[in-house]
Amino acid sequence: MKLTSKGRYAVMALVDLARFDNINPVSLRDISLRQGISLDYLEQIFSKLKKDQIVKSIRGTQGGYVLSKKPNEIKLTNIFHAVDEKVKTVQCKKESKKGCNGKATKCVTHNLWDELETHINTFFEKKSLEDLLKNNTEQRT
Amino acid sequence: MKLTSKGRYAVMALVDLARFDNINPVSLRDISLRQGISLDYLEQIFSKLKKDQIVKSIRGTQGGYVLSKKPNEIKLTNIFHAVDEKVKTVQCKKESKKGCNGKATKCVTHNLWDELETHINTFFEKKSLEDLLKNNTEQRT
DNA sequence: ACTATACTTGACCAATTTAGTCAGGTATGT
DNA sequence: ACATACCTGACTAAATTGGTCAAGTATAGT
Ligand code: FES
Ligand code: FES
Repeated sequence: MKLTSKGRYAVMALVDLARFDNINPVSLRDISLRQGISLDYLEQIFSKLKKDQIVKSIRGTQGGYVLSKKPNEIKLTNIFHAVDEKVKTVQCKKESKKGCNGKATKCVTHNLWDELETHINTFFEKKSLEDLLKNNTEQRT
Repeated sequence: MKLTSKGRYAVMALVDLARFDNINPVSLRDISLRQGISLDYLEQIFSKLKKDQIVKSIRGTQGGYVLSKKPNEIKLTNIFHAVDEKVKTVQCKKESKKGCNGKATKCVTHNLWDELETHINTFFEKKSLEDLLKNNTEQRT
């Protein structure tokens, strides 16, 4: 049960972006240097974030990325969804009536994992990028 | 962010065990058949559960496994700990003061992941095997 | 027009982890 | 003795992860 780098980096990068995009677009190169994430990898991540309209890109010299919404409108759910960091606790297909063992009924633990999934998702739905920014400036005092 | 089979199977198997161990020890073979889990794999799992004293083994003909505590005393945390299904959301070593990027300070998302970890663990600490049993008999009505 | 910057796309790969299998044991009730 | 069932460790195929590499395209500034 762990997070992948993709999800982790996506959030990191967006926090960085949120802090600096007021003045100018932020280049991936800058984020790469500040956060210590491979540039090539960041490109993959941002292409996904762009597809889900979490960021906008500005090409050319002095170009870069900008948030397309306000920090309080970007929830962790949105970010994770964009980069395919999905929470999958059940083994079976939820829609199907079959269980994970191939039997006709759901297995004895199915409900448990489903509850867990909800529990985790609740967390992600509550947290916004803004929360993280606050948290971070607080630390700096 | 997903669960491994080890954790999943461990819980499955223990629910099965809890339901049937009142009368006789339950053999892994039976669990294997009822839950559709490979016998060899179950053996690996139970050796770990035994090491953490969640189950007791009884050898010989008509032998098998029995819970060593009452279902309400066995929390999911205990099970997961036994089979090394650990929740790891932060990247860095928690004790260290260094961040995940190797820098001197914790990264901007560290606190977030730490909160998440707590959030998930709370769930596991609350749920006991007994809760699962109830849940399952309710479904059968 | 040229050039540097920075986004864009897709293929590729090495390392790790997972989810098991296989092949032998050893203990014990009947 | 012998069948049952626990016990142990080595091994492996497949999937996933966490990237790298290569070859673009668009745009701002000179
Ligand atoms: S997890 Fe859904 S049936 Fe087992
Ligand atoms: S996760 Fe702990 S420092 Fe980044």
